Amino acid sequence: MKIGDLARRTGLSTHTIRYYERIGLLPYASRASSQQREYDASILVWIEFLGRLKTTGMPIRDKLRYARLRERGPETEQDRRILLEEHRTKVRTHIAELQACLAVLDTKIAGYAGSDMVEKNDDAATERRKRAVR
Amino acid sequence: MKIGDLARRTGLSTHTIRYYERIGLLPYASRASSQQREYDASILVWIEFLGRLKTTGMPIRDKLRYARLRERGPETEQDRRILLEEHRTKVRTHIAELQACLAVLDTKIAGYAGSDMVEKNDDAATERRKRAVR
DNA sequence: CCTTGACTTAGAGTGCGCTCGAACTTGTAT
DNA sequence: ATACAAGTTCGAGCGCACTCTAAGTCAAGG
Repeated sequence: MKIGDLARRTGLSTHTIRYYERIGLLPYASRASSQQREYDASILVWIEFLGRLKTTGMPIRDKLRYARLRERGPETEQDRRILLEEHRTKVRTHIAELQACLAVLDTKIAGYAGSDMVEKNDDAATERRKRAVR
Repeated sequence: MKIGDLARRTGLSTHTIRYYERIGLLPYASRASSQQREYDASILVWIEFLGRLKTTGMPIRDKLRYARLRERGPETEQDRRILLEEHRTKVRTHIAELQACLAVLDTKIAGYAGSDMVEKNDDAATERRKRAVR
């Protein structure tokens, strides 16, 4: 598989793939036909996992730590596990925060929803809603 | 309340507060004692709400749109409601994504956890785990 | 009065994560 | 053979959201 195919399959741009290789997130790809990168399907799994880490907000510097451990082989598994466990904790915390904010958003929206008549200001609507909830 | 007090109460830096005013996220503060900004407690509610929007990943440009509507007064309430509803949808989607990633993370960690004996590579552990799940 | 610390402005700098451009080489279809 | 699509490297540039610096002004306690 060449870089363009990989780009199509992963949704990354070829620019990004080269950038990831440059910084060490992707292993140095073998240049099969002198110069051009040649990928085999196994890279897809890794890129997909990188995507998960990205979605969950892991900064590149941490993904890099993970990638380096991975390349050092199986004796780093426990370190990788710890790294992922720490990350999981952060993700859980973040989800909880988001859900709390979502509740606030719901309240705010509910406050606006009832006001087809003109209100003094948005706080008036919000305050009325709060009283209604009590 | 002066800018330093506000900074302490909100967790924002004075730099950030001035920056927010400059770009229009915060209303232009009255300079009470010629030059120095004077805030009253009502600003705290707005800053807290801005924090919620930030936590939930709303970009500044959208917060700005909301802020401008807010300043135009109560006749913009329905527009604000729509804006928040759209944002809420994005937040819900994002939470769902995070939860899906969390499940992947759990699987991966579980795969590592069982491997106190040496594995060939991390995929070996992951693959074994997948078989166990089936 | 004087010090000290908080305030002011305008504008430059930072860190992150890409993203793009230029100039060139390689691979493939006709 | 020729065209042209897709690849290469290197380095510069970008958008976001701050963050900091410089050079100065102001205010409250001793």
